[in-house]
Amino acid sequence: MLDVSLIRREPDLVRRGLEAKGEVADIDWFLQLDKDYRKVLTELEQMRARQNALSPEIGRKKRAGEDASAELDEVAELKSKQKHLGERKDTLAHDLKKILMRLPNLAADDVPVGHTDAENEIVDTWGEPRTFEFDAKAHWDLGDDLGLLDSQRAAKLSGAGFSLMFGPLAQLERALWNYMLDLHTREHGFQEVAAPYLVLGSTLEGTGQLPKLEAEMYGCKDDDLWLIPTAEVPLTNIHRKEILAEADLPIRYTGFTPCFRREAGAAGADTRGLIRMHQFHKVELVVYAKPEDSDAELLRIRRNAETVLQNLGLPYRVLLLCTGDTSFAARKTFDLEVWAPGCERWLEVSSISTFGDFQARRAGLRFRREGGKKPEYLHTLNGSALAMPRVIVSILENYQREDGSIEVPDVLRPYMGWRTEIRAS
RNA sequence: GGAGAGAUGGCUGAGCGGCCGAAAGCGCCGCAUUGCUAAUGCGGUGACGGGGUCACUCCCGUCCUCGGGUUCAAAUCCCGAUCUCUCCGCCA
Repeated sequence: MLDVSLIRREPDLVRRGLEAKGEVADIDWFLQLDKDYRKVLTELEQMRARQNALSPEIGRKKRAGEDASAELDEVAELKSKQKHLGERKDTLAHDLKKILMRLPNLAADDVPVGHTDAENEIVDTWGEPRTFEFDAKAHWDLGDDLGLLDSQRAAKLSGAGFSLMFGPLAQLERALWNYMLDLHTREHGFQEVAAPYLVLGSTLEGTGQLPKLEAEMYGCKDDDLWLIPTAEVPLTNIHRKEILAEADLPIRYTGFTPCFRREAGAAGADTRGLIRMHQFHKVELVVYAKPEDSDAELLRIRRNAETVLQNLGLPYRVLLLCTGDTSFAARKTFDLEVWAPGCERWLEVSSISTFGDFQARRAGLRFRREGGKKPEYLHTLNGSALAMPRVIVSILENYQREDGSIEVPDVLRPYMGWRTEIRAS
């Protein structure tokens, strides 16, 4: 949620920022509503004050056996006026909130202005794309030939967009997430969290998925429970409506969860293999930070996520997303894209974002500095580290051998009973 | 799923329809006292919104889980929801 006082003070700045984000918003209309709202509110409060002054007087007179009918009449009149004004105030407040909840975050100043992913900037690369002396296969063929990846039967169970993995391939995934969680908890200073996969609508409002991105989500609407699209949702909402102590920050959480996405806007895209799934597993990093620390934390998360790819020996590049490609709630985002030599594509395996105080305002995440001043909104950040399916894709394609077997990356071997390769049985 | 009990400030815990933003204690902050520490004394100590101000002080409103209702007046009475606890049943 944007700071209302910023919209009042710097409407042009906000207008330009929203435009860069690809958002059309009538800020003048918002400001007019806001002005009306405050006017009505002031009137209403003045009436309340008058009424509050009259009440004890009525009590006093009644107890003393005096006539209080003049005061009673005035109160009655005030109340009838308040009824109408109160309804107007509620309507205005509701309309303002509705607009505010649908306005995206503004991008940071150093984010390149652009409309599509073509305008994202490649800011770093790591590793050399592997060359093969044989025809490298795509993961769907590798998985199929191994008999360990079965899209047909997955579709039988759940329709398109789901995967079914067997034996060592399933084990590979389990090894991956265990490895990632161990790395982040032992070496990167994160606390592991096991969180719910179903959350209330209000929780999704806190992180910004609702109300605007409802079409992206699976929901059990009878219960107002929704399947999380990312662990960001439960982890960022853990401290909702809390005021933390300065000494508590930064808080670093990591969580492994399934993620559920309808991919409503991407129907028909990436239909082969494991690249775009309605359900996938992901290890997520979430940080609550003081505002002055959030830039450094963003780079820290990025480094933590890159470490996973480096340790797995997977070549990747780092993108700084342009304004138009930066998501609704984010202020600045880096994507990590890993190279998949079989399908010859860069695949996004991580998205690392800072949200500034945008989510904090929505979710009521605050902290108080030493010395007991006013509570301030803190900053939230998160990054995937990493999303499983595309990492599996990249491992299969990068570590494939001519005979169709797959070498197991060194760091995963302790997690797979020291297995060194995956081959058809 | 059935029966019952409860929800008050950072915490514990009082609270008669008006004198309650809320006693008391703890904690915390400041000051005093004291070789140091401890102890003691005095004072202070919530959030949100609006107005005002260069800024602080300040003024008004709202908030005793949440939402409705009764009343001139609600922490207090009524209704509903949520959550917590206890017992019974069922269950991975």
